[in-house]
Amino acid sequence: MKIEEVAREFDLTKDTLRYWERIGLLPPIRRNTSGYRDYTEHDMNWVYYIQVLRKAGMSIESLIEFVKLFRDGAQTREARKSLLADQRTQLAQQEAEIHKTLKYLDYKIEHWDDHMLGYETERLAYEGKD
Amino acid sequence: MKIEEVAREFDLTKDTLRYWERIGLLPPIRRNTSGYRDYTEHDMNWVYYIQVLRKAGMSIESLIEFVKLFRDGAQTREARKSLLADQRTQLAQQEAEIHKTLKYLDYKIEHWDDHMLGYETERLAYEGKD
DNA sequence: CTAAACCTTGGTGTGAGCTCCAAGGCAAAC
DNA sequence: GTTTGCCTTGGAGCTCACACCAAGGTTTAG
Repeated sequence: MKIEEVAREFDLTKDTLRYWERIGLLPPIRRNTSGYRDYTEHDMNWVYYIQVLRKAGMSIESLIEFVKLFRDGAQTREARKSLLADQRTQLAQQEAEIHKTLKYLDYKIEHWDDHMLGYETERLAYEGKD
Repeated sequence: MKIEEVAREFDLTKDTLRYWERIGLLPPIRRNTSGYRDYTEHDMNWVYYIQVLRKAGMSIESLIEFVKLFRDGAQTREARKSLLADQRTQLAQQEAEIHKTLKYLDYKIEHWDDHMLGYETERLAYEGKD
């Protein structure tokens, strides 16, 4: 598949696809005889994966590391699987962070009149358990 | 409180505090007779709020709008309260996005052997209900 | 066969979000 | 009262994550 089609399929620009490949966010894409990128289904899978994880706020740095390890290092089934689990853990931490902030906002809305009381009070609401 | 102390308290740089104020992410801070910023407890509260929401991934743009409305426009209790609720909604959407992605990763780990099957299959796992 | 419509690389531009620096004023310590 | 250190503003510099452009090769449509 040509870059144009991939871009359309995932609603990305061609520039972004080339950029992602350049910085290692995507594996090097195979070229046809004229030097044009030819995306396989497998490549598309990567594009999709990156796109989804980026949308969820995963850092580019982590994703590059993931792609790198996944391709070069972890050759075994289990190693690769555990890399996925690592990604999941990272994301779960982000979710926890957001959840904490939601609790904080709930507190703020609830105890709305105390908004000006002081951030120490608020910090308790933020750090506090559910 | 002086800028240095505030910076230390929240583990931010002085430059960041000034930057945030400049772009409207913080209200204008009162100055003492020598023109130095003098942060009140109320200001600290704002700093804390901004920091927490930023850490959770809330966009600066949204936060600037929030600070602006909160200070200038919405003078009534209820209006201000509903602004907070809006912030909460935005954050809840981010949480939902992450949650969807977690489900996707769970699927990927579970059906790990099909990793190369094709992204359409994966898209179903991502878009699908819990 | 030529023109339009692709593709390539390399380089430059852009906006966000800081970060650092210079020049100069105030303040606390000796 | 001067040195040291903190503060101010204005502006320049920097990194990230693209977006855009130019020059040149290829493929396709007429």
